[in-house]
Amino acid sequence: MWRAFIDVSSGVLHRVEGDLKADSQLGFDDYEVLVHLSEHPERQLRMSDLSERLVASKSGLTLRIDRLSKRGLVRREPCEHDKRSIFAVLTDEGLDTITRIAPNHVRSVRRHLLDALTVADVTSVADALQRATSAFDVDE
Amino acid sequence: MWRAFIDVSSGVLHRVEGDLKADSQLGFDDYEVLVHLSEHPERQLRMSDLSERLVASKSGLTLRIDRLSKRGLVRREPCEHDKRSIFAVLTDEGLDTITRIAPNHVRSVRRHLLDALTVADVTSVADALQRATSAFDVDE
DNA sequence: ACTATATGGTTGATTGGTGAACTATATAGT
DNA sequence: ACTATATAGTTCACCAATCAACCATATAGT
Repeated sequence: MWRAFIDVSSGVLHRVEGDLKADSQLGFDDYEVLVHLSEHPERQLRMSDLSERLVASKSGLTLRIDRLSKRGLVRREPCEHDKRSIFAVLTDEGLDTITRIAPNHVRSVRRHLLDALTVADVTSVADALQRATSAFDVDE
Repeated sequence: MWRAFIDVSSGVLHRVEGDLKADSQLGFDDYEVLVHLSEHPERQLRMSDLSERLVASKSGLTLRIDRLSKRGLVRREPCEHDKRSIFAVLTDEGLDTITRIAPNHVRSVRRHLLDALTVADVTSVADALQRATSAFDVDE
């Protein structure tokens, strides 16, 4: 089962990321940044909050935001209340991009993974994985 | 379900790789090389066969074998029948290493993933993933 | 108020991976 | 037999990630 898990996760992620890059020149992690920002009502998050959600190192996030802001999808904005903090803000162009590519991404996931499974598979796997994630918190 | 899948695979892989590195200074991909070699009766594989199994690029494998042979876990040997090919051979020390760390690795997987699941979970997930992998071949 | 410590973010050195040449050998077409 | 093409592996130039060192600001202890 572990072997299958490895194979599927590396295989599916590889394919899905390929589609994503072909469609938008964005890597998986870049995509995740946009998703998290777009999910937030203000379309902005402090760098450290963002890095926490993404489980990315601080320096990694700095680099990532650099790249994304160079492409105009995100911009930095200082924070009033805590002058150490900086907000990463999703630009209009960033929002356009994410709304354009998200449906393709969903299709891609469906095509590469979900189509191979039955409905029962999906629910049972989802269930099991849910349990696994909640165990992380206990884990430490 | 996709979100849970991402979280689990990145979370579990990260933890397991951490344990592995703490125990043996080996990354996950290095470990995989040793596993594939040790599974082969002759304890050797041609570079290209190996890179195919690992879904790694040729240059990546060259580097990887360089590092592993520097540590004495693997060595290169020319191939008689096809002078272009080179075998990667698992050394005795490499075999010792893999036999030492494999059980720890199994324990690590159990601890970080399997313990959180019921027996039914494991079998159903394994089943589903099996179906997913076999779909890859069709997929192309 | 003043030093000590913690936190937010960037920078820089090092390491690892990738894809395009490149060399050498093998196979196919004529 | 001879050119053309394909394959095995390495090298190189480049990009991305990481970890420690580093400023700036904020919080706590006295």
